[in-house]
Amino acid sequence: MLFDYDDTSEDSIYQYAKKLEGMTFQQIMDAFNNSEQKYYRNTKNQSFKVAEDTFSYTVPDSKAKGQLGNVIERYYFGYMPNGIQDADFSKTGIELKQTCIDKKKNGDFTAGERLSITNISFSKPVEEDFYSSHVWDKIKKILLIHYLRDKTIDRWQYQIKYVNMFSPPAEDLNIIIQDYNKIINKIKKGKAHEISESDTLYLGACTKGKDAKSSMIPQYYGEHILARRRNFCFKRQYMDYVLHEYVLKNRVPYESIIKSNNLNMNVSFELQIIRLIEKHIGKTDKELCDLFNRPYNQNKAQWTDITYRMLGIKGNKAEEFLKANISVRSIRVELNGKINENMSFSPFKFKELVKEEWENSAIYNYFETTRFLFVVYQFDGQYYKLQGAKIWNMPYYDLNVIAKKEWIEIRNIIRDGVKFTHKFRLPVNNNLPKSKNSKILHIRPHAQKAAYLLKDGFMIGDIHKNANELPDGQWMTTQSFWVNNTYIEKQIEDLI
DNA sequence: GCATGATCATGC
DNA sequence: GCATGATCATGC
Repeated sequence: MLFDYDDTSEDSIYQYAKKLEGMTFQQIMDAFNNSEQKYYRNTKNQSFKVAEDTFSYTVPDSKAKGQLGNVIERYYFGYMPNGIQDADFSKTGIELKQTCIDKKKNGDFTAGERLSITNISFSKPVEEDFYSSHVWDKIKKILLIHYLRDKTIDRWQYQIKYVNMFSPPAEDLNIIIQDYNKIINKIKKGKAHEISESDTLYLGACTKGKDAKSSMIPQYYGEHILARRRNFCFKRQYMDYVLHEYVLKNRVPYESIIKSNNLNMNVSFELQIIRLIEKHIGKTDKELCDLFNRPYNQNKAQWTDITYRMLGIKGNKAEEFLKANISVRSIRVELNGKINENMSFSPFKFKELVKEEWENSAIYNYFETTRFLFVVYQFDGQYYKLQGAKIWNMPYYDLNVIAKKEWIEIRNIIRDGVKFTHKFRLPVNNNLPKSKNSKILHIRPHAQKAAYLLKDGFMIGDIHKNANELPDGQWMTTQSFWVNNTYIEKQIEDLI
């Protein structure tokens, strides 16, 4: 029967919620419409409460974002969602959170979005004690509902796949608390405007509101500079881990750096990682290969392999790096202090890029949410010698001002038509911004082979494999964003 | 077979 | 010598 649960009993709530598995949002609405229950069940009161005067049921607009968010609370649990920062099921402390699963091309499930937890107030003093914070209230006991998102079908047909009780395990909570402290410390310094989601590991401070212009608020601390509104969230990579570990329970167990080394969680996770690497400063790549019984063959995986060995990991995947979305990058500095290579990122499709605005772009999202472990080696005339390591994320100004400007320029050229010159053989030149004209970003080919199909009839390579179509119908070798070696040099100059 | 990270090679 | 365009290599 609809709304039939005991809101003082955790088990009753869970058992009732569990029946959602397999239902679509449409079916939830249908069940409500076909039932006699036309009032909310307000969890603040003891019993069913008739609230006809405030009750106004309308079919939510299927296109409006976020509308699915209230359906389960209102029409399955029967309570009026409120804006009060209180647990949804206040008598048990349970917080209802729903989130989506996407299906990857290979059929695997992946967490579709970060999980928004609660808003961050910049306009009043911070709560210093994590266990007294709204964040803890909202995450200590989550009724976690996963539905399958499929952008090709109507949202009302999305199906609820899994219902679980979730609380962050102790080992994650240590890192979550460190993240919390990092965020509130930035706020206390009056630096809320410089917060980035990539500042932290599992608990992030994600932006809120449709763009920066419409969602700026003044800060209580410091110079009261306007800052972008933000929410606490579990970062998408962490939600991906939660999905596979606790919901699907099918995760291949990856090695853990902490467990491999019995680390002390009173020291920040980042510092512990760096210390493990710093133990080996001064050793050459050859010495490190010998130390870890790895053949010294200088192939492309060698320096990454060495990094994982220093962290006590046998393979090339570490649990914490997956959960925290840390990308390991080895950087080789030459005798003259320069880095020869630029750093590559994921290829993109031209027609998708031109549809994006900066704030919803793949590249902004990537740098806003990804941290890097830079491991730096310098050539000594014979070998590359370990210089040090640092955890890095792109600073606020670099990302939101410089990279933004450079990205927009690239997008506009692609949108308005790339101009090519060539000699009826490779290479094909184009009028896109070059690395020497940019501070941070440029794009360049990233494919197995060059492939073009141009208006003038020039054609080379397998365009369906190695190229993709431009808005004007020409095809160009698939490109990636690259970060300039000169920019990377500046980020690591303290290590050389 | 592709995603990801890394490096090569030619022309100016 | 360097910038740009092109390509390689590993792991999943």
